[in-house]
Amino acid sequence: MNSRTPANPVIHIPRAVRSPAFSPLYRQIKEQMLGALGSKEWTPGMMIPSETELAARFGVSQGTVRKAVDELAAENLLVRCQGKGTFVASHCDPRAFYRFLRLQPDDGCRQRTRSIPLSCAEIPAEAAVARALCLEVGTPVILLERLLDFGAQPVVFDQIFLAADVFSGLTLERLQQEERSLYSLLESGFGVRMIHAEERLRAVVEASAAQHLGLPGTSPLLLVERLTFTYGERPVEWRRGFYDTAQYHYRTVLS
Amino acid sequence: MNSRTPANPVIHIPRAVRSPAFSPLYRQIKEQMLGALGSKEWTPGMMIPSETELAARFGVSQGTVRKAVDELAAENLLVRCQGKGTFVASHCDPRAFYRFLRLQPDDGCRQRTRSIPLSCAEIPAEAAVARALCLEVGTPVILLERLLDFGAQPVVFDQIFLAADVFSGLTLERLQQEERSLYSLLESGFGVRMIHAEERLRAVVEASAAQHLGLPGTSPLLLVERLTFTYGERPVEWRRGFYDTAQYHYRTVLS
DNA sequence: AAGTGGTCTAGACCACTCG
DNA sequence: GAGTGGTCTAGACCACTTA
Repeated sequence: MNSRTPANPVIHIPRAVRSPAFSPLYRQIKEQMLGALGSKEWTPGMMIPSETELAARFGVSQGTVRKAVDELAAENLLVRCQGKGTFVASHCDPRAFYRFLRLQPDDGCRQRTRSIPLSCAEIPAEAAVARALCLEVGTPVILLERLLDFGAQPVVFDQIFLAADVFSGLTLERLQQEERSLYSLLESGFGVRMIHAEERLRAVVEASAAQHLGLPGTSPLLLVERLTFTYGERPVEWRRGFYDTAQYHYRTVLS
Repeated sequence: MNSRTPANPVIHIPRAVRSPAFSPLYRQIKEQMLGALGSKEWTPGMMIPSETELAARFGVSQGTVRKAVDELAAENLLVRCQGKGTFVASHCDPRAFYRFLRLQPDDGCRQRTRSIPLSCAEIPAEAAVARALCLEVGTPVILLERLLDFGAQPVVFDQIFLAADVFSGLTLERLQQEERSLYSLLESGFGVRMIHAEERLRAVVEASAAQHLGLPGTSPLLLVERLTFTYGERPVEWRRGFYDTAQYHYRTVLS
């Protein structure tokens, strides 16, 4: 710690101050790297500096940088490629198009997911949406409605709410032209990357949603409410999805 | 690598053999530790040898043992306690009683979960159960039915299927006496520890299940099918749970 | 051949727990 | 004070990718 001349000095908080606000060096490095991601110094898809360079930049050993990268990679914010480098994860990567979609056919794996946008309009936020997105009731939000299918019948009806100030300029036309996924469009078109989300699931009967899926109004549907965050734990999307689970199921792993 | 005299010799597969069957040293150590867990050399709740001892036992450096323990701790198989030691995770730990239960009240956190066993009987395995548990159709299985509540109305109706040869001797009386959780009873009473599970969710209407929950037969219910594994990826439990999601939701995190 | 991440080692020092 | 896990370093060597 004595012979360093780092560009961004790092302070290893000494013992006396350790409880309760202490974080080890590698976690401080991680925070600095999160800063570089959040401030768009490092953008999706780009290769970040090598571990050796980062070690020099932060004035720590390569092992310490490695531990920070380990955690960021475990959180799917970075992707390592042996021999090539470490890259900022991107929804524009084909393997990540529907990374957050947990719906699977009862037998086999999901193939070619397709999104069919139905409408896109700016409306005032209702109470539930405003609360989720930390906005005042009535603040403009964009409501996007769409269907998802996996080759045959539509299986999901989504109502997606986005803060209008962040995504102003989103139109049905742009959505229809997008051949990748919604999140890749939001990332490449608006510079907002979705990094994680929370979902709440329930079983409901909702005639209007069932109608969009071509089902009788009394059909039970899986209602999936999702709150999605970008860097800095900032909520930027809230959605309600109605899933037809007659031939598909929502899959999770517990450990 | 040359001056080791390990009790359990470890082979670092050399370059030529590396593709595709290669695993680094720390992963081989992890496998050995999984062996110690699966063979019950290390039992739930017990403290395992210190990192220094393990390093000596396996003939590797402490850092390599550390990486193996890191992964096992990340998978919730081991629990580290600074200053005390590393322990085998246990469902008998109060914090783990309902570790696999993802149901939460719409506002706030779940309090005092209670299990009400209804019946426990040995029956021949039907096709779906047999397939899940890798048994022949007709093999004896134990069917346990129960309700869960969280202070008021019952919210979950569970049908739990267990391979009878593994859990023979499980009775309604033992279940009623158990004050912790089903998995803690199965662990302490039968030496089988559940380590992870997969769940499949759908929305259904099921009059008989609704009746157990005191709901109209047409109420939509969240159907949760769970396949649970013990060491060695061996499936030992399959269950169907019907959740009343009027005031509760199933919560997941996506990243 | 050069550069990247992946593995492994050896040793130092720290913080926490317990007797 | 002794023993444990937690952090950090420095250096070696390997495997993979690209040019």
